[in-house]
Amino acid sequence: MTATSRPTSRDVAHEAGVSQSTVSLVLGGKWAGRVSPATVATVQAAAERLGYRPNPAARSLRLGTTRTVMLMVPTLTAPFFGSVYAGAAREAARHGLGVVVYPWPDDAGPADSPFATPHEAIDGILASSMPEEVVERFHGTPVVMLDSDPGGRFPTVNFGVADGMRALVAHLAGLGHRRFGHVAATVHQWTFHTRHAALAAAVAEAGGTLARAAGALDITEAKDAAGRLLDAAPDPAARPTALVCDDDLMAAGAYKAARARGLEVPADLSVTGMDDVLLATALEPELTTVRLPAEELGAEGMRSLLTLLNGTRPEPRTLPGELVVRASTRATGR
Amino acid sequence: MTATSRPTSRDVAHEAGVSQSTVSLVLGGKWAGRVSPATVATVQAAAERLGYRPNPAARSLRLGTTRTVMLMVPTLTAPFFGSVYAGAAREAARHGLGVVVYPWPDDAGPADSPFATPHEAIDGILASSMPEEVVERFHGTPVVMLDSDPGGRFPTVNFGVADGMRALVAHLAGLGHRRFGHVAATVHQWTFHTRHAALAAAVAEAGGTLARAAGALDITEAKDAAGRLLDAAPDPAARPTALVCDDDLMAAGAYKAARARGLEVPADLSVTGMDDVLLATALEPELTTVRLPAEELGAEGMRSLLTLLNGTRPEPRTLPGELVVRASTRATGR
DNA sequence: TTGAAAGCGCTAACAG
DNA sequence: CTGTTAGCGCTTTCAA
Repeated sequence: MTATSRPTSRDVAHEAGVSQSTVSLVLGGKWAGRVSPATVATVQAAAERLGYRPNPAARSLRLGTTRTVMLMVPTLTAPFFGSVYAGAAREAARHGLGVVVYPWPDDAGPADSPFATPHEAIDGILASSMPEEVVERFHGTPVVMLDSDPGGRFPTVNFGVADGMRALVAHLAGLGHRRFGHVAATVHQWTFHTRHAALAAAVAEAGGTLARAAGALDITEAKDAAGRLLDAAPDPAARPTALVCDDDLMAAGAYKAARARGLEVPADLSVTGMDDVLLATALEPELTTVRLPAEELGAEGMRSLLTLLNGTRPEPRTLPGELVVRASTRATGR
Repeated sequence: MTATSRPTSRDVAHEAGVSQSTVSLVLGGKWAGRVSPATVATVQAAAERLGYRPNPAARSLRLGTTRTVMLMVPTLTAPFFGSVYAGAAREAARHGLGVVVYPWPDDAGPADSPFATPHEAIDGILASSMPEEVVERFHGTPVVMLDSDPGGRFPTVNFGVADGMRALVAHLAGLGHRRFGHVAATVHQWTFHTRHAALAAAVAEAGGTLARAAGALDITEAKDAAGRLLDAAPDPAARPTALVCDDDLMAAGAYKAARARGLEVPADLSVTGMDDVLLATALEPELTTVRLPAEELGAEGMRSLLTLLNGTRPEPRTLPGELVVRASTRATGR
């Protein structure tokens, strides 16, 4: 071996005085009944001494497998997807797999198609909150979709967002609210379509009314949308008493709209979010919301992908959300 | 080729009626003056028809290079690091490199020993906000440290956090503040040590006093720390009039401590953060802080790493922060 | 119980 | 201008 480059299994073999294939057997843990314990010890010592690390490229070339899966997310700038990663990576590590994150399309700049750069060689894909088309270009690679339409061609793991919306409305209705406003996100993702439909249904069932205003998933647009809802009724007595926001970030915008009009949350207006990210407890008052277990989504998705990699298509799974009542909701005045 | 597996360059060669090495030359873009244009066209058509993609494992085995660099971050659950990734990935893509993210140690669970997971083969490492020791295990791999002590053995790219602190204190002093409180993070990272030292120096220079309370980097602990600062003085007239927080998240805790005591921000108390993450504009009042360009840190770090990969050690770089005055600071009463 | 050898798909030196 | 060939480091038969 040269002094500069990484030691190979051949170097270890030479150091231990055995053949290279014996080294491979030993370090691969496949020596039971094929190599004497004494030799095993010698080889392990030699590997240790040299600081040997198998070359993953060679291994994957030989095996045709990379023991790496790709997690596709819309962006890494939302902490939610960091949690999804954490769950997926933890579960993957338990099975000796690595996870590479691939934000698409936002983060890496304009149009770097998956094919433009020599992207990772991977055994499977976990795609969170992505349109199905994006993933269809990876022909033949096993895919599990997270937070996506369960009616698609790939196995899915989802949150029970519809139940979450129902729980929110039930909570609010129990507090006496009947006039609801929906601060909606104009984002074409399954989860938002589902939230919208479930909210409408739940409000109808509770005998309430629902006004809707929509904007992009950011604070300013949410503030504007909430403002429109608050200003719509000429008579304050016809104004919504509760604003159901599509996620926690939009709820922050709703807070701002309320304060700008001299309305106090929750005394004059109840506000709810969904997701339960860090922001929910940073706001004041702390936000009533539905906790969506992001880490668990990643972990459960990884389990499904492992099942798929083993050759059986996993059942669709739904992870329940949990209503978290904090300080942004209160009974209506009278 | 079998019907199921990916086509190889040999399949393309067969399809095009040329040798495999010609395919390699053409698809590698190295054919100028060595292969006839007609043959090139034939080969490209065949590759297209077959949907050929070179096998990265084989390529990297042959080349001894992976065209992939690793970004190490403490966690992906803080949106800051998502932005660092975005900047790094964008810059890397311009040079045909990929970036894999490696959160350590938080996210992926317990102690994955170097032998436990076959982690990525990589050409270089970008380590953000990490202790140097963590990175030293990757002997011989080129490293650039981000947001780290510039006195270490590796090249660095940093924020001008000291200047940032000075700008904050100058702004506050200009508003008449003299009694400062420091809501400090008990995190052993270069950036926080630097913030602490710069703040102390700036306050001294402004002729002010500085009380300090510390806690972990979360809202609850920040609230407690800020509360201690606010409660320390028996006489309210001796209380700090401005709370300088180590980052935006801690500022959110300071808001809570203030409100819990009936103090209004900024009328009764000015509060500042640092980083300028999304939270800064979600809070009310919006937070005066220092914008630290996270994406630019990632991009500049990648440029430095590319320089290092080309064989020359890059100069240390410092990216200036920018004071962003919003609504959480105001002149003292009188 | 161990070693020899083949070959994964690719690049590049060299021959023709 | 194009083809032949060696070999990157590894796993896995097969033979000894």
